[in-house]
Amino acid sequence: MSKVDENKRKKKGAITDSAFSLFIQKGINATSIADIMQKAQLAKGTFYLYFKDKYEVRDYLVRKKAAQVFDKAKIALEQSNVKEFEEKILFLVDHILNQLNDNKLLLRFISKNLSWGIFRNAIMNMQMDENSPNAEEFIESLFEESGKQYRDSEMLIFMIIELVNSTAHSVILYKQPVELDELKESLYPIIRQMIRSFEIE
Amino acid sequence: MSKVDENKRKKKGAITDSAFSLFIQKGINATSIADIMQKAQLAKGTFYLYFKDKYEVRDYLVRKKAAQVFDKAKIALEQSNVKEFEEKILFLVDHILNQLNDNKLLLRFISKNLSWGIFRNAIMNMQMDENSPNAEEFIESLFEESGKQYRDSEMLIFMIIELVNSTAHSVILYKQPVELDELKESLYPIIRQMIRSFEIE
Amino acid sequence: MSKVDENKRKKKGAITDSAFSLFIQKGINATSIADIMQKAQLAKGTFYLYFKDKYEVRDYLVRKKAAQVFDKAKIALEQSNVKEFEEKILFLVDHILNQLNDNKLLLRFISKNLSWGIFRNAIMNMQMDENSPNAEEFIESLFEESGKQYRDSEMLIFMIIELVNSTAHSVILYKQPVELDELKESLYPIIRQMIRSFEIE
Amino acid sequence: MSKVDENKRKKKGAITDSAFSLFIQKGINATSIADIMQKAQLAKGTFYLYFKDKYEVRDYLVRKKAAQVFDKAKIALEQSNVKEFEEKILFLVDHILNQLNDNKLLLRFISKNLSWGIFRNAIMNMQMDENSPNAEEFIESLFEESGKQYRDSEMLIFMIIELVNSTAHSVILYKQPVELDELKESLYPIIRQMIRSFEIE
DNA sequence: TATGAATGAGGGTTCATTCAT
DNA sequence: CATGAATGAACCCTCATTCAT
Repeated sequence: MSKVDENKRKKKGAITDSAFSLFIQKGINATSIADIMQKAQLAKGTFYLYFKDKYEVRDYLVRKKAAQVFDKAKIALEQSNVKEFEEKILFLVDHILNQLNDNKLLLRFISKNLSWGIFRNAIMNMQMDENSPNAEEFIESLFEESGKQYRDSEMLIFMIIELVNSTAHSVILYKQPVELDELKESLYPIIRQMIRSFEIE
Repeated sequence: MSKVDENKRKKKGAITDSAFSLFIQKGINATSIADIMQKAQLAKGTFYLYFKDKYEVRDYLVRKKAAQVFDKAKIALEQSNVKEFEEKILFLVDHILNQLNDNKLLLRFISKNLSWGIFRNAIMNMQMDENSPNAEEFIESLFEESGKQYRDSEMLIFMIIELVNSTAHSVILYKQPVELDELKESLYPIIRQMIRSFEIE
Repeated sequence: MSKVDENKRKKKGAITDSAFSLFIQKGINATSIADIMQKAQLAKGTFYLYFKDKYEVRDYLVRKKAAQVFDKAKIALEQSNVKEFEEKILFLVDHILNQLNDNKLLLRFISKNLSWGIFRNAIMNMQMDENSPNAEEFIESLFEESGKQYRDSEMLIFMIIELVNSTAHSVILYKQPVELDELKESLYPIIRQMIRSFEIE
Repeated sequence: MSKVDENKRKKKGAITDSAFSLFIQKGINATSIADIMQKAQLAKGTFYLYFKDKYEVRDYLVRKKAAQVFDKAKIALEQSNVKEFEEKILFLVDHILNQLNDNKLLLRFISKNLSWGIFRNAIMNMQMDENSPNAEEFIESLFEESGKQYRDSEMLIFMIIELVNSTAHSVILYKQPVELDELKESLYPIIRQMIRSFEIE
């Protein structure tokens, strides 16, 4: 990578880092481009050389941050010796819930701005590491290694993600209607049921 | 009601009607108070006699509109002759999904702004009609009439609502990952399972 | 006084009391008519039945409050047994300075808004008590009882008042350039000199 | 100075000139930032690149204008051949009174907004000219060259300034209680007395 | 490329004043 | 007389965006 390109990458990183920090702190509406660039220690006009507006930055960040969360869970799973398909899925869910519980501002940011469309198109195909499969391939391989047949695996994943995401939002941010531990007690059996009901016998 | 009070009620109605129409058309961010009051044919300053800011209007509207949707489903259920508890819940879900499918802008508005906290505290206790039980009492009576015992009925309702709401949002607005009919085919069996798994034998 | 008139007097009193309290607390600019009437527990529209605008209230209050300060000093002098003209003037000055030092907000209010014109035309002629001479007559009588002749007594009073008022403002409110006690040490000899230099031998 | 900096200096000048003209014409309360910028032929938003609010402009202008008045008197004194200390002080007072009499709007502006604190901290230390002493050094040198000892020279200056400023305000603006010439006849002897009474024999 | 001064439209909000009740 | 809801002009201030340097 040329020196010029390297410099540009650094600048872009400075802008997104600054933006992320402000977005989760004050919210997107209350964050101005001037704010972002001041924190990034760059001139206001420079913003427009990299992004069209702050919503482009937001979308970029939602994708990146959500993918990072998933990737961490994936790596943890790979380093564990969980063998069963059902256990693997629950391992991933649990790891993600714990991550979000440890970083509530990140949860708010992702949860408010993440749709299945973004998840499906951006995150599942994001290449985090050259030598590693992307999320889609990874999940596909989970299904394959399960030794079982599942009808409509995408729908299964979709439902699990939506249920986890929406209940987590309420429970972690507002502790409503219960605390996280209590949610898990009800949630995990249901996820197991969901998986089994998608199994083809 | 005095003439003055009647007039105030009318004005408040004009403001919220105008605001709702603009919120679902252009979104809340893009709607200014000037916009709202112009459409309502009232002076800008009048807004502040009724609301603190547009977010107070939004919250008011989310509560009201969501309660209306639920109330319609409730009335339809009462007029039907569905007898089984499980069928009743699915009747309600189905009715609500159909309503939202018929009014996608309303779905976007409610879905984006509705939290369990609001639902729990505002909608469940909203009195829609003098002679009719509110949502909370209504749901309670459903459980009672079921002839069965359920552990943690609130958690059950919470999970159903979150799952329905979040999957509906994606499916109805973006047809992702599937169309509504297909979602129902997967969703309803899962809801049945959820209900049964909360049943105390 | 009729019941109606009595009622009107009460309302006017409530308005001016409320206004005074707000003027010295937040300043005149930051005080709105709505503020005044809210604190007075009267309707906004009622204000205009009594005053044209808040500046009319201010002028009314400056006159009244300044006259009260002077009157207190005058009464104290009458109850003392100071005999010498020069001593009497210094007694008045000292009493007034002490009053203002004890009520700095009052000082700020009076000092900022009092001009010689107002003092001359309003305060000197204000009748505080039916059986008592007004300020002008009182001062005149001081000159007469002095046993001495003074050229241009008005100019003498004018200069003393302006010097006292302007130095007091800086010293009492900002302690600049010195504290009040130190000011008095320099000020009183100068006032004595001023009086003597207006004496006709 | 760079072209950009030169331009900024010009803009700031245009803003303060415009503001001064409006402040003395209509008063500060009645002058809006929109007014100032329209007269300055600049965009409204530009104001905030230079000042926080109009009160910051006012303070800036009070200092600058008062310093200019004093500086003019100082230069005139230096060009005269007045030798005596007492005469020098009176020369300065007289020169300043004449300047203010010639520009009544300026007098109103300065007199209403000038406090001893501002005078002491801002004006006395303002550098009007590279090769010339500031006001403080200048007055100090007057005391030193006088050949006499004065106790508390600051207090002496403070009292003279307050007396001159407050009487001038009333006399020049409202001709009350007398005209300027008449005031001078009473004022100057008193100032002479004040100076002598601060002299250490 | 990068800068940051300048723009001016447009936002929220306040408030003196009116007037039907 | 007294009320207070309604008005809408006018205010301050922010901010995305441009563009000369």
